[in-house]
Amino acid sequence: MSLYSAPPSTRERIVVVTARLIQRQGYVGTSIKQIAKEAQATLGSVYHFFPGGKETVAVAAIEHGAKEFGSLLTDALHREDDPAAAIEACAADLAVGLRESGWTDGCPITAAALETLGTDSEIQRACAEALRAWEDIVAKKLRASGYTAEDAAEVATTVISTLEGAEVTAQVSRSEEPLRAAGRQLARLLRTYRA
Amino acid sequence: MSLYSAPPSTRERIVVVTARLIQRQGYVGTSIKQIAKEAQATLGSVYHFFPGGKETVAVAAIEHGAKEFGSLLTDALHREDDPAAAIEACAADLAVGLRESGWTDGCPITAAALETLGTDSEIQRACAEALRAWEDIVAKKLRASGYTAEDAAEVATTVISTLEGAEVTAQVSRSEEPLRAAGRQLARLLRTYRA
DNA sequence: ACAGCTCTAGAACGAGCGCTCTATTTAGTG
DNA sequence: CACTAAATAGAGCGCTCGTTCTAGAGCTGT
Repeated sequence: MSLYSAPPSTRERIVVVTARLIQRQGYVGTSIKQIAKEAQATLGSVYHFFPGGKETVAVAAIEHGAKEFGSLLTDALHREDDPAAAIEACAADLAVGLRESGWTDGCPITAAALETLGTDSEIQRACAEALRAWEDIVAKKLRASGYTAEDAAEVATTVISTLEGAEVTAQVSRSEEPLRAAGRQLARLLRTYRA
Repeated sequence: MSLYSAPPSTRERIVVVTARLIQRQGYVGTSIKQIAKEAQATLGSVYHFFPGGKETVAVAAIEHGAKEFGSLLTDALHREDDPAAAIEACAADLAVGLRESGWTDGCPITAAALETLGTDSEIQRACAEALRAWEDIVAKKLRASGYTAEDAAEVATTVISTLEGAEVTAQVSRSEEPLRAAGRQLARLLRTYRA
């Protein structure tokens, strides 16, 4: 990776812009034309890189968003040794990011996941995989801190669910408090597992 | 309330059907024409009862869904004396309901809330109010069990957030486990508040 | 020079959107 | 019975949707 990274390619711009739009307005609420416009591309370019149409673009965008959030999670977890403190710090990070974005940039996949629930779309698959990957990141941290595999898995699922839900609550109530509270309570929960 | 309730009025049918459709496909993904069709009404009737158009129908539907879920919550909490057991039972109820609906009937407001985040729509207001009302129900139960007002408020927020998030996770992964795990962990958390 | 790619450009299509509008039927009141 | 208001009915408006299609621009290898 060079210090001065190359300007993003058209394809990259499309994926990044789509990820942001889906995060903010959902899958149904985001149109191909808006994607093209905001990515400074044309309809032709979008369909050139994604012959599968809107759904294909969305899948790529969700995978991008999943990876991005995974990095955020990994970083936050590695800044603290104690998993309880780490999770609480992670919730705080999310709270700050949320406020700074005007409460719009929440979880990059929830909206799309909910909108495509009935269908057997590839979007569903991508969202399920993202959640699983995030849980794995948390579970790994817990196991490294001495949790049994079973405890780690169950607690990790709950941590991701809680962060997910607290983020939505924070967005809707336009307040950091739900995320801060969730962070504190998760820390409290994690500390009950100390040997 | 009579044993044999009157057949639902056109207006009621519209609200109930809209609530279900928004729960399943979100606000943007639900069209007025589909609402009319499934409610066995016509476009004219919909606009007769809701001159404010789609947004007005949605607000009524969300308020309906909020009340319905509030009742479910209240009932589940009153079946058990111990709040920890009550919350765990509540999560189990949600898990069963979710599976029986084919994983489609989750939280009645999350999708609509996320889709309208940027806007200053009345839908936002209705969703925020719903979340607050649900938190109040849980907080009341906790206070009745001896929690201080501060503890009750913070824990109640977290309980709602966690149930919210676990429901989404359960829907996406098509499994009861995330909700079951969340229920167990919430019970564990609540028990740490025992004097 | 020129052929053969990839990529850009945007007009055009049918379908469906939210909503308005005019009729018509139904229900309630004197 | 007549009169009025409530409710039903759906055609049609302007618009945007996702997608397709043809045409041209930019680059590389020979």
